[in-house]
Amino acid sequence: MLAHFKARYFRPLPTCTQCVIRDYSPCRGVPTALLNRLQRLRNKPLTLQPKTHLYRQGGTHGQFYLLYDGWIMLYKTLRTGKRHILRYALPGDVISFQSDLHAPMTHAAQSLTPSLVCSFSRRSLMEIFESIPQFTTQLALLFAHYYEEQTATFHCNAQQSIAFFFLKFYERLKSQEHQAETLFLPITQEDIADTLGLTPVHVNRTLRILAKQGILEFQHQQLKINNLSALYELAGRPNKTSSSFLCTV
Amino acid sequence: MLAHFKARYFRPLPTCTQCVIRDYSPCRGVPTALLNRLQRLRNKPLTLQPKTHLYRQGGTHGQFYLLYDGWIMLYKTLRTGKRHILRYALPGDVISFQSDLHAPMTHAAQSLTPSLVCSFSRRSLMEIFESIPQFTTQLALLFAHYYEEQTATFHCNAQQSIAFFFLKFYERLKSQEHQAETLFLPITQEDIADTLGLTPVHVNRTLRILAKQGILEFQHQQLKINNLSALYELAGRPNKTSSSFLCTV
DNA sequence: CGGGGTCTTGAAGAGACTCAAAGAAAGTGG
DNA sequence: CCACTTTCTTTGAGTCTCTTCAAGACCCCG
Repeated sequence: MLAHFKARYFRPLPTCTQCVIRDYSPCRGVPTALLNRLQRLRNKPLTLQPKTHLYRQGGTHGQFYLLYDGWIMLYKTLRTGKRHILRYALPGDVISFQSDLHAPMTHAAQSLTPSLVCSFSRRSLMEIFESIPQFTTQLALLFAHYYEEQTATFHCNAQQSIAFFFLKFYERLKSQEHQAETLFLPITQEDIADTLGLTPVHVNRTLRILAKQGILEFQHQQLKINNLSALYELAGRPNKTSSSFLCTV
Repeated sequence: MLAHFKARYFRPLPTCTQCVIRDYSPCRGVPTALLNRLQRLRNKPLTLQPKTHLYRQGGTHGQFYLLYDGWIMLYKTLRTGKRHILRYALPGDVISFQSDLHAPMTHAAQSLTPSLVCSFSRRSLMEIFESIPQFTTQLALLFAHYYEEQTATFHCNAQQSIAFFFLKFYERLKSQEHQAETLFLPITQEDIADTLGLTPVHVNRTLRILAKQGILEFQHQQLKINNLSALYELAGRPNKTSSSFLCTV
């Protein structure tokens, strides 16, 4: 299965147009000439088996990653032992950037599928920051977006949170899988619970309600949306079809 | 009262050392020569009376602000009519930066005290992004910090959330008010509720419990911390005295 | 065929919410 | 300076969402 990924081993970095989920990539809007410079700074790409840690919480490694292919989950283990899933990285996403670059990692990164990542040394990252302002600007916009998104399920109940959760994946993946009858999400109900701060039991009950209401079904890692406008309504988002949300400067 | 602020009218922009709450400022780590360039790009500073809107949700103005003096609250009105307070800007903070610079403002900004802000046009902001990479890098780190902070009260109960809420102010203000018997916070219990997603009634009950436990008292906009280590414990943070959390690149 | 991970369902309990009302503090105008 | 209004705080009683604990069903994989 990894052969598929190894075939891409020597390909260039994903550019704005190559990268499937490009709305979330700091490479968005960076001119090709500068992307080529970015490419020269990268280390040897890494292939990851599913359920493999790219790095662990508390570790110090000073690497910076761009996800080329696959799904990678970023999560944090709380002092109570509970797991908080921060976000799911898809191709084009940036991984391991945190507010204190010199501190130990505040979270861990684990692959959900076979994955391919490019790493950069800290020195390379500094050089990128200095010499590719478009990249840095997009990174700031990207984290502003993560911040805004994190506040979106404020004061929502379980149904609304779960609706919002699935809708995000729908919007990130719909451009890719064209006749999107069903979407593949390599996650479990427990993952959903740990992302939204609910219990697996309550996620399960809520999913059953959503299915009975004819809004969506999520079984065997397949998401099937049966009533998109009801889903938008529940998530409290305008059902507009504009594709991008991060601005190009 | 505004005379005090008008006296500062023609002073230079706050630099890293001048600015009281410098950990949160994107000016942190920016060389003086570049700060001077920043200063030449700013528009005429604005003074704000308390409870005045700097901008409103849905407005389009294309300005970018640095807070020079005072308290400014950033909040968002949800479709249910409820208010969600995103954060409290203190001197040095950046205001109005959002993930889509061309879209209408996703939130509003309102002063809590008399305030002084410097504004920049969008064109100036673009020039800053291009020419002062240290500023852009700090901005990215800053929003990474906001993002991390937003996830900090994940799966916490009201006591823990409120403990964390006050602790943040304590850490931001302690360097300023030296013999910090009490800290001045120009907010109400309802503001706390709208920040944490609780009801004012429940915030009140929780504050009473915290007071009875001898941890803290918050009355007449005065915060008095009676047991700091218990507060750290409750908030789930290590009680280390290291002063800064944003790294200098 | 057996076992671990995942999903499903029930019953009881805790934390936070709603509604309601009164008391305290702060601001306003005569 | 006092009466009045407004805002903020406090307290009680009942309700609801979500959690906890527990047990069984399903399903994939070795």
